[in-house]
Amino acid sequence: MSAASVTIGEAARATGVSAKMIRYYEETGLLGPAGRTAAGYRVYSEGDLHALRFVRRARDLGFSMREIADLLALWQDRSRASAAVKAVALDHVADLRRRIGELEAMARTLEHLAERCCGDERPDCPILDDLAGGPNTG
Amino acid sequence: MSAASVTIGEAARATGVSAKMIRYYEETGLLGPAGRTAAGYRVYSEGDLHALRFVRRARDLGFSMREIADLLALWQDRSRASAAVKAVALDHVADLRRRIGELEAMARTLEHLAERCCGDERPDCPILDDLAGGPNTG
DNA sequence: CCTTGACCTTCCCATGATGGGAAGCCCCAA
DNA sequence: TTGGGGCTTCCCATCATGGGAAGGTCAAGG
Repeated sequence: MSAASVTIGEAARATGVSAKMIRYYEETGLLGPAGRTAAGYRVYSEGDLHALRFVRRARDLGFSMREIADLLALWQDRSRASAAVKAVALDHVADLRRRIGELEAMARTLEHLAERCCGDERPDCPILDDLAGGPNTG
Repeated sequence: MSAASVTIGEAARATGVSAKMIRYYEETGLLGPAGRTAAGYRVYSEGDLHALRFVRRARDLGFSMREIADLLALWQDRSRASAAVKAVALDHVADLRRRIGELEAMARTLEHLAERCCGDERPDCPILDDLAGGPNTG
């Protein structure tokens, strides 16, 4: 029913992907070239919007464009093995967990240092001491 | 004693900051201009190396260059209030915690989806279903 | 003295995903 | 016909980092 062709602005509003990014995805080959009106305006079908929402959701989950390209290919391949999809997802989870670990270590270190910093008008500061001397100082 | 002037390559090895980044820090004003030999080679004193190690440590803790500029200024200001340093540190911790939360949410969502994906040779895949239909599907 | 190789200099380009903005064309409604 | 808003392409910026080219410099060894 609603297979109307919409312009890039309407597609952006309908999918939450900015017009800028829609053009970028096309330019980099993540998405195929959009249809065009006689005047050169891009047009998007309901199927195109579906793909855009797919990309949007994957971005929200932190997948890189490279990974999204893989996921899109799997999505469009009716005979894919779910194992392939799961592998991409779990690789990404491992990456997320690694990054979380790194940020956690930073946060904990800083929290420890901040705890020991009285935080008043005096200049003495274990935080600066650590930065100046590295973790092995003292 | 060891106040020898070293070249940028030696400074890089001594501090763990690449020569590229040392030049970049100078170019952007994070660090003052390095001394130069008659031939135009940059030279670094023991004090310069100390500042480079400070920057390196701060980068390891995830501070942005903007924040590091603030921290360097505080470090060099003998009359700073430790409260100012603590504020910068705690702002950064809050930022780290926010990012950790975002990554955690992504990881948990994907883990839930992956759990429900049998991950065999069959094409049915709740992960793709979620991406295609969004979190409200089903 | 000259060569060789390691090092230094500056300059340009790329990353990944995104936004800003300018110049110019197009379309619809009044 | 005019005005305003939307579309096009093109260029630039972000943030921190690396790669590489073209050319100058320095120290060691023949």
